[in-house]
Amino acid sequence: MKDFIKVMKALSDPNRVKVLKMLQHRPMCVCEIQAALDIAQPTVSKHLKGLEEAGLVRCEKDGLWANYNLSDGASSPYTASLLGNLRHWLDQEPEIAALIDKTQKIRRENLRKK
Amino acid sequence: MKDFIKVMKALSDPNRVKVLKMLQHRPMCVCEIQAALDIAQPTVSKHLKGLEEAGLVRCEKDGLWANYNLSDGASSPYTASLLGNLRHWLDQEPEIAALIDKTQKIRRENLRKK
DNA sequence: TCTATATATTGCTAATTAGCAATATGGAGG
DNA sequence: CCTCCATATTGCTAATTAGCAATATATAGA
Repeated sequence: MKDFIKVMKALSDPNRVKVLKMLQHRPMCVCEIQAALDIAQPTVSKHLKGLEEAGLVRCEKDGLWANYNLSDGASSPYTASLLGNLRHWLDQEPEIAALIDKTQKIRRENLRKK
Repeated sequence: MKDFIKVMKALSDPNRVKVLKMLQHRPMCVCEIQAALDIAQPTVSKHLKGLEEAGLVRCEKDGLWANYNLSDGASSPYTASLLGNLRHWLDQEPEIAALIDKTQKIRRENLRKK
């Protein structure tokens, strides 16, 4: 039950859901996600930690970068189903469509400190 | 997106999830749910309101009683899928199994004020 | 009409949480 | 070693929320 609640709570925040929708298209590092969502970097890190603890994403460190990707969902029966459903859910939402579009234009090379 | 978040939030509380699991077996009125969960009546009403607003349950008034049942899930693409998945999710949890067992023994006739 | 009963609403408190700024950590390259 | 950079952690504040007691609403029956 606690695991189930943790997964549902992870899916109860718009920014965390947006992260998952973006990761459906490609792995992203923290700074790319930050640029896409336009929120502070520590906030992004905290959301990613929550998603990881829920078994929804996994992190692969590569030097300075932390590349996040969707999990395979094997951590619980819920994660697999939900990640599967999320693949088609919300695609029609203008908010999500615009975000995915924005994501395509973001490259970590262009994010050098402003 | 707001609808989706509302559904996920509704599923993010153990007591609300327990209500849904109980309603899989039979419709129940507020006082029966209260007896099963052992929480205050206004708290039950509030949870039910949240579930109803998320499109997960519906209410049928019958005199003094308010009989709650699972919704048909037609209110959104999410509710149908999630209600369907919930049918088998969590059944193995001892906490849920015990609750269902307890529910069988609860009859509204026996709940006259203590 | 008066009373009893089931449910809903209101007002409050404690706990949780999203957000940020500031700081810490740790790898890469000079 | 020293600096830069990406990320993580900490400490705080504002907003949300689960819970309860008290009260309001509404229906059934005398």
